[in-house]
Amino acid sequence: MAGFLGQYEYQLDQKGRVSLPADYRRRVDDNRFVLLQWEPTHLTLFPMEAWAGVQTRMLELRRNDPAMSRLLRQITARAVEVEPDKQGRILIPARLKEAADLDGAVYLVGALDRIEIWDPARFDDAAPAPGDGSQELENAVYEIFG
Amino acid sequence: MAGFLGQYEYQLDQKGRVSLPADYRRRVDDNRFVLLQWEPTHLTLFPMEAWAGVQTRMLELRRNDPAMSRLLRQITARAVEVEPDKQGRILIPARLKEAADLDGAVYLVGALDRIEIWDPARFDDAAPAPGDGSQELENAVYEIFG
DNA sequence: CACTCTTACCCACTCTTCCCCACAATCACC
DNA sequence: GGTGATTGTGGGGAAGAGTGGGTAAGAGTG
Repeated sequence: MAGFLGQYEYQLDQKGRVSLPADYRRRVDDNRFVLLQWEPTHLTLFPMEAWAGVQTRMLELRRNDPAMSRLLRQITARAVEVEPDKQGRILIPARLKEAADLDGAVYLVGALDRIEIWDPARFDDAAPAPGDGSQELENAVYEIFG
Repeated sequence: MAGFLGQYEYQLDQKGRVSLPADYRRRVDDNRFVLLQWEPTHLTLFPMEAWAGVQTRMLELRRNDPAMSRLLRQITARAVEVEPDKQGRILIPARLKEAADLDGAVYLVGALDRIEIWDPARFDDAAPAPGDGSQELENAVYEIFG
């Protein structure tokens, strides 16, 4: 099965809820996610299945590494486990909403094994038109798609 | 079985749908495709079987490489999983339609393991007459057809 | 215990999307 | 050349999806 794909523009309502695309919901069976911010630009929503791998890598990397341990603590402190309501919406805690500058319209972006939640302005700024990348990256893309 | 071959001119109807050539449909059994834009000139339609390999390479290459991760995010955002309806048509999202400058007539072009969707004018412009390529490319052709 | 604030469930409305039926043209085959 | 199946194209209607808000249950606080 293909992973999460596409870019959807949805509304964040006054209670801080966003719908998940019905297509995404159909792809996960247990309806459990972990929402967190590990990049400054956006939030990331992991299905529980993908989260398991992340968690394993975190436990390994923080072993015997105090600096890494402190960094990961800051990330996990702001992470939440979320579950969509019967209408398929998840609640975004106020802290994370502010951290990612979300309000009003948001993009839900599929990134294969995870879903990203973006402020539309930030996402569009970050978008290189196809063909704008460096030569090195261009070549890598051809390595992927052949 | 030979891969996808040929060039068909079809109509994009007012709802944004295109028929797939019946010949192509017979070549895939599960009727599931991924449609995306990874080259600026056209859209690419991967049968799920071919997509699986692409996705695996994407997951590998983006690990430990933030620049690649950003680039791939923009590509997966412009992708959709599509499934032909009972008439054998797929729906092309408005965003992709505009990105590839599609409207009215389109070409469906077979490229072995994938299908490309082109604006006819762009495709004809991009066509080199046989013999126009560099010497290096000429030689490569002889390596293939020998 | 009473009060407040947050969270979750439910109902209702609107709009899009997708499913299905129908026509027309083409091709294949007797 | 007629006939029937297949294929591309168009459109109507029902189911589903996104959005908003009212109300009840729960957690935290004084």
